[in-house]
Amino acid sequence: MAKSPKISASHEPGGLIVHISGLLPSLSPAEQRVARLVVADPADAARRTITDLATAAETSEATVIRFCRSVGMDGYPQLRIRLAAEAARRVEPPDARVVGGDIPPGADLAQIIATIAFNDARAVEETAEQLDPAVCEQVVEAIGNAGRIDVYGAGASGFVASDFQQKLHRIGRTAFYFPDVHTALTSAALLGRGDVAVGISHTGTTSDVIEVLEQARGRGAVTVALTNFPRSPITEVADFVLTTAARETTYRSGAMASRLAQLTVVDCLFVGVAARNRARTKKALEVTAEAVQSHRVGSGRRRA
Amino acid sequence: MAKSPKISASHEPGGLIVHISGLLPSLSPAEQRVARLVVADPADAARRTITDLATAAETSEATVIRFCRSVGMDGYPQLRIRLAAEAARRVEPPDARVVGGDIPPGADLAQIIATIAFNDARAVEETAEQLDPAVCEQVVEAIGNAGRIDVYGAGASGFVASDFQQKLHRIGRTAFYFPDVHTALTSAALLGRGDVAVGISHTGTTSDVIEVLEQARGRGAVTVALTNFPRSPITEVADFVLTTAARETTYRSGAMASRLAQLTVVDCLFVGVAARNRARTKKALEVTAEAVQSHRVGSGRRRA
DNA sequence: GCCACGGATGAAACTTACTTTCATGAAGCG
DNA sequence: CGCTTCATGAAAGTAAGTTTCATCCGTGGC
Repeated sequence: MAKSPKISASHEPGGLIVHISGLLPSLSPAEQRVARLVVADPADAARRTITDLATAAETSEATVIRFCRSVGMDGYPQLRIRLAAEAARRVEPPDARVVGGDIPPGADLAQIIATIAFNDARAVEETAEQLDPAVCEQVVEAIGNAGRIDVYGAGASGFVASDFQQKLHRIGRTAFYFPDVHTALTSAALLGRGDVAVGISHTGTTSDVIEVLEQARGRGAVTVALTNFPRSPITEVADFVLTTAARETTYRSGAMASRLAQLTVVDCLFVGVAARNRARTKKALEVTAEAVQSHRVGSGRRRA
Repeated sequence: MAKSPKISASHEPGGLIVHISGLLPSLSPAEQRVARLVVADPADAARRTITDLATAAETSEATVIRFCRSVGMDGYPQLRIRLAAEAARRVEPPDARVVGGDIPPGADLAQIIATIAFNDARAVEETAEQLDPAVCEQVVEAIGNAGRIDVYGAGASGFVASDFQQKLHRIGRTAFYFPDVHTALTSAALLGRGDVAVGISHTGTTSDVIEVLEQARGRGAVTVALTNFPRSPITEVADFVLTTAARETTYRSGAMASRLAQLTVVDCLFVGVAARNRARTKKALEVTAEAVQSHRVGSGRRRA
């Protein structure tokens, strides 16, 4: 007699659990006991050893193996792994309260973390989605060919501006950032055709930044605005407008998510510029990394 | 001060993969080979037997076991199951090319944007997942009660440090940031019991930051480290260790994703501290917002 | 330059887990 | 009542995982 394959479960696409409970009636009593344990708590079953599970089902290891074969698995380890995977896939969506955006008054730290991370991640993703590659391309082009790049920003956006400046500088582009309006104005006045001025302002209403950008534009420089609000005043003095998509909530007045979104945009521009001349950029990055090497300890691997 | 038992992320609730890549530098060469295989394709690793995996990593079973222990598992079966679970949870990213992290040479801007945004968002989410609320709580507590807070950071992490300083300052906490090591050292020397020093370093090997943190600790201040690598040198001089979970790729040497992850952590701490006294904080934020009002044009609020 | 030391490593011994085989006994059926 | 079939677990057998230990290699002291 040929080894009669009972149920040929070549594939059980949906869920293994569903599959098992489906053929539960067709199993022998002892196997059913095993099956019930597995279905009841897959994750727990995955944790058990075959002997353990057999004992729990009041049967022998042999029966557990038979059960594995019955549901189409090669052996117990396979079943275990599949169960672990199944159990993990059943992810319960993050706490509903988290989605809203603002942090509830009585929130504990775990909630705060979840909320912030959720909003931050969303801001980054949504910003990327709505970024216009064509506009970015032109900005990258302009920056790549610029004689000089000025980056303006105040407050929280100032950090982003400063970061951008440092990045550009690191790949050999001549870039400046000014924490002070007067200096910035002076610099803007010295810009000319072929130069680029980037103004960063979340609200798009920071008069200092707008003013400086306006000055730069008047001198013939290409002006770029990075803001969250596509119709804000800063866009009126910009040749190119890049927008972030952060839904800043009232409480989080530190402009938290917007900052991350801005940084993402900055990174995109940076990599775009860097990619224009991969070889030279790579060299520059290596050289600069080397420069700070002596300020690092334990160059190799770290403490065991 | 005696080497106090440092509290670090003894749990790795979020991503095991993330956890492993964080520990990667602290592993021995042979273990690193194993780790790389595991991180590269968790699902595949889960399918393999220990002998198989050992062979693939060109090492012995013993080393694989050592690796399991190094990352906090009891043994190989446990690792297998966890890996299977992890792999299952993973959402397939939109574009296969995006996954690796590095940007392909011929990439156009749209691809670059997608890649960066994906990695950035990922870093933020994974960081939040593995952050230990208990440790955060203690750090928040310390900062909330601190007489004074010093924040240290160099290079890219310097921006984050500076951002944190500004945030704390804004809600009325006395906080400092020093772009210069000498000044920072001077400041650290003046710290005492009840003060807090926060050191930020992606690699955890920046000697300047470590040195300053050590100084601060010697003076009795509570020291906090924010790094991507839970076993890096900086953690040895920290009472509390907070880790980010950025998988920085070679090309993106500007430490891009890590910066966002750091900012997320900073935001969490900030909100945590702010939440300790909602009323006072709110007032402070309102007042400071008002202060810059005259530097904004177009009075009305903008909404996205 | 030599030696002691400590960590990294794999071979082999060992243990545990998994799988197969086989004897038993219960139920179905002539 | 005896034969067959099948479920079942005990036990043997095999494979997987774990521990032990000797060796090797790099490091730092003398």
